[in-house]
Amino acid sequence: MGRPREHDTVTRDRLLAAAARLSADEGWEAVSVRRVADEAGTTTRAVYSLFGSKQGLEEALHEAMFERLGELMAETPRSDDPRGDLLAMRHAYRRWATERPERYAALMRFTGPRAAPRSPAGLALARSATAELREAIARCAEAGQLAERDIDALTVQWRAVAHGLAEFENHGLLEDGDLAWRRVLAALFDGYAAQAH
Amino acid sequence: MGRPREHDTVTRDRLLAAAARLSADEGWEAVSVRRVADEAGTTTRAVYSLFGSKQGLEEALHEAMFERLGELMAETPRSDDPRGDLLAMRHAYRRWATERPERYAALMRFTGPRAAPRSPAGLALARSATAELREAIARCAEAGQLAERDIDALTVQWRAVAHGLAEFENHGLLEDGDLAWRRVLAALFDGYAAQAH
DNA sequence: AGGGTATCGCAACGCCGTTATGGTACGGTG
DNA sequence: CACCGTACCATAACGGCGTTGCGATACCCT
Repeated sequence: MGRPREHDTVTRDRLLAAAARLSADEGWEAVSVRRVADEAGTTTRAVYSLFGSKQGLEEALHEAMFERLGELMAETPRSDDPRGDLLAMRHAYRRWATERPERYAALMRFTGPRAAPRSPAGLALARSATAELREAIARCAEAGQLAERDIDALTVQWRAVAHGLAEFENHGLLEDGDLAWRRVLAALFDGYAAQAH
Repeated sequence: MGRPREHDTVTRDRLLAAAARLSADEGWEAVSVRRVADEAGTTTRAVYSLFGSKQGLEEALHEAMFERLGELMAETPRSDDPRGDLLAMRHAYRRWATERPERYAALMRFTGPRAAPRSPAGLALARSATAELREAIARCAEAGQLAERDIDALTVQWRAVAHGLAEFENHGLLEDGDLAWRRVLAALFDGYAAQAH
């Protein structure tokens, strides 16, 4: 039946690597299909054969980002102290957002009403990455340490707060990043706990 | 000594209005110098005479945004309850961020290490807009309702949290926006207050 | 061994931001 | 009032962008 798609992924990987490096070094606005193709030693046509469009290439980069978040989330230890676990998760999110600031900022532009429809694989990755966070929050709630009953709402709120901290840190607005993350998330948790009884 | 710069601002205003409308209706990526000039009934050269570049035009839009934030902040009432005042300020920030989502998101891209140097006027506007927030936090601290002594750090943290909520709401990730803003900022404040003694 | 398809080089299209050139309209000065 | 210097902006062009039609090639599957 002809040549299968997964003959070899060397060109695909080189295009991805070139795009990631250009994006990290000079920002996404410096990433053009021509430059990516040149750096990968091929032509623009390869991008359109392999990814469909420049946006397709960017989505592939985003999927790699979500995989990385899953890795970092899985690395955080799980103890019998749900409050400590929830607070510890900030390290995973913070590291994820700050180790590739350019890519992190680009992720948000793809989410929302005017955004392009995300691929099913990307959606599944994003969902599974937040599953562990949701579980940690649920364990806190079961331990009676949270006033709020809506676990999904709490998960989204945690993510929103972390996102704000991440963007501020990436933009150099946080004087002491580690301290700000600790203080804000601890205060948020303590505030929810204070309403519990 | 010849024709002064402020002869009339009609072309300038029309360009600004066209750019704002295009950005709101179809997103900033749909805003091209040609389209803006066409909609304003002039040519691209006018943009470069009046604003220097497309980025200059965007900065003018940002200055209008900061003016609007100042307006909204000034509208929030000031009572003798510092906690209530601080919580009430969320309405100003929330309205500001959500009434022009496209422009709000663009603002962040201009702030940061790789961003273009902002105009002095824009900087002053941004600074004065946060002054009232800082003052409200200082009054809370004076009333002994906050554990933290570093008012500037608290101001930045408040802004970071508000920013995260704003972006999540603009991207349709908050099921009940009003509730999330209230819950998160109240919990944050309560958490800080709980550490006070 | 051969057919069929995924891959990708080449050249082109229409759009973009930007600018060199020049014409025009207007406020200030004599 | 004449006129001059300057701000404003119309025209046309340049290089770069994302994208695509066409053709050649390399490779898996039967």
